[in-house]
Amino acid sequence: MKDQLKNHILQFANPTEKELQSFLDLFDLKSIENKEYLIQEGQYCRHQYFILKGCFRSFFVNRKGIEKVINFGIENWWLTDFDGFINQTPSEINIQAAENSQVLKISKTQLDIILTNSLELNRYFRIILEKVRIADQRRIQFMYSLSGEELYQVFCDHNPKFVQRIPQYMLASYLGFTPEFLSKIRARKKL
Amino acid sequence: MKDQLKNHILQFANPTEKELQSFLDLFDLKSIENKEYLIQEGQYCRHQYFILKGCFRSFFVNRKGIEKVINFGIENWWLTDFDGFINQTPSEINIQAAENSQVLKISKTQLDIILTNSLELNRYFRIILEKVRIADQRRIQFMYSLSGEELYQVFCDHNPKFVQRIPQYMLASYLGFTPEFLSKIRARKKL
DNA sequence: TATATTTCTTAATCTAGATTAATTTTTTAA
DNA sequence: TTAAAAAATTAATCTAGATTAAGAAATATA
Repeated sequence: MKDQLKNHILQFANPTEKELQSFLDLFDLKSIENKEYLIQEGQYCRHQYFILKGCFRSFFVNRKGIEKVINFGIENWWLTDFDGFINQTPSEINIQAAENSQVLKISKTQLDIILTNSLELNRYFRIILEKVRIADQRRIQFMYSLSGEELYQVFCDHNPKFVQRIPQYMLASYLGFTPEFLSKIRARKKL
Repeated sequence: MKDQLKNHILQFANPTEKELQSFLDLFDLKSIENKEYLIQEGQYCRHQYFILKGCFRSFFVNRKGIEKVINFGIENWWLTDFDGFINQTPSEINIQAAENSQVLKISKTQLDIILTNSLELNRYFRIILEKVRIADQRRIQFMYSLSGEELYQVFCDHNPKFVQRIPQYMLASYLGFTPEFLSKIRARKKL
């Protein structure tokens, strides 16, 4: 099952077979049940995860005690609390499985070692981060220019299959509004 | 003046002196007057810029014809339309000087060549992107959990000097609301 | 120094989406 | 197969912030 990660890497970089293999050897497989946590608020996050199968949401709890979904992660995405992972500070967010899932995990210590030695793996992660940056930027742009109804429409258009996989209240939270309002939108659409 | 970029790189990576020098040689100095454009919507963006001095805003024009500020850039930040630059598609945004400014510019072609050869420069850009990612993530988190008034307060607390440098209507736009509403907030604060 | 342009403020009115609360539907688990 | 828990809906009411429209300050330019 490490082939899935291998293929992902080879899409963006060209490590030698040996380099790649010793990288893959650093990963452990981990299975996570729906609703289990990969990372919890307050903990130190010492690993980065590559999703093989399943779906996750990252969220924080605001002052009113309401869970706000920051992001979703699905197959072939990297997952971690970046802030906590990079700066080794206690996590401010939670990452929870939204389905029964499987991930490959690597420790920060091991990743750091590999990244001092491998050009191609630095390239790989640089390119991944460029893509993440573009996605974040687009999202901010959407948030600032579309109404709730339009955000929902655009999300459904771009992720038709994914919409089926998650409960609506999570999607509402991710889009920045309440589940009640999402219901209202959907009721409007039906007419 | 390339020392400023050199020092920035050395904060995060350890290229050899020779490697670093040949990288720095690829940059041209460019001076930009307040209100001039570095990148305009519809153009192809073939360069990445490092800000030596000054201040920029990136923005797009929404359907109602209103300019929405996506980001600011100041000294020691990298600037480009990432989406257009990476994917070589026409830019959807504008980047405009908000002060008389100076940047170092490098072409995508040259940057790509260097990045196929240098481990340490891949590391440098990877680390920069990690920081950008953390900042974007925090921003999304703030946008979803704070009121307009709180967003303004937090921004002023974290960037007291910068607030002085830009017109209020740009800050209002960046924070996601109208200049009229920012005035209202400021009036409230005074009491 | 005067004039034009850009930026900021104030105030009245309006609306997208929040809040509250009750009800229904779906899913889970015993 | 049924009770309990979780998720979704509906509807009434409320509010943060938008919109519109003037006017006042500040800045730039002649």
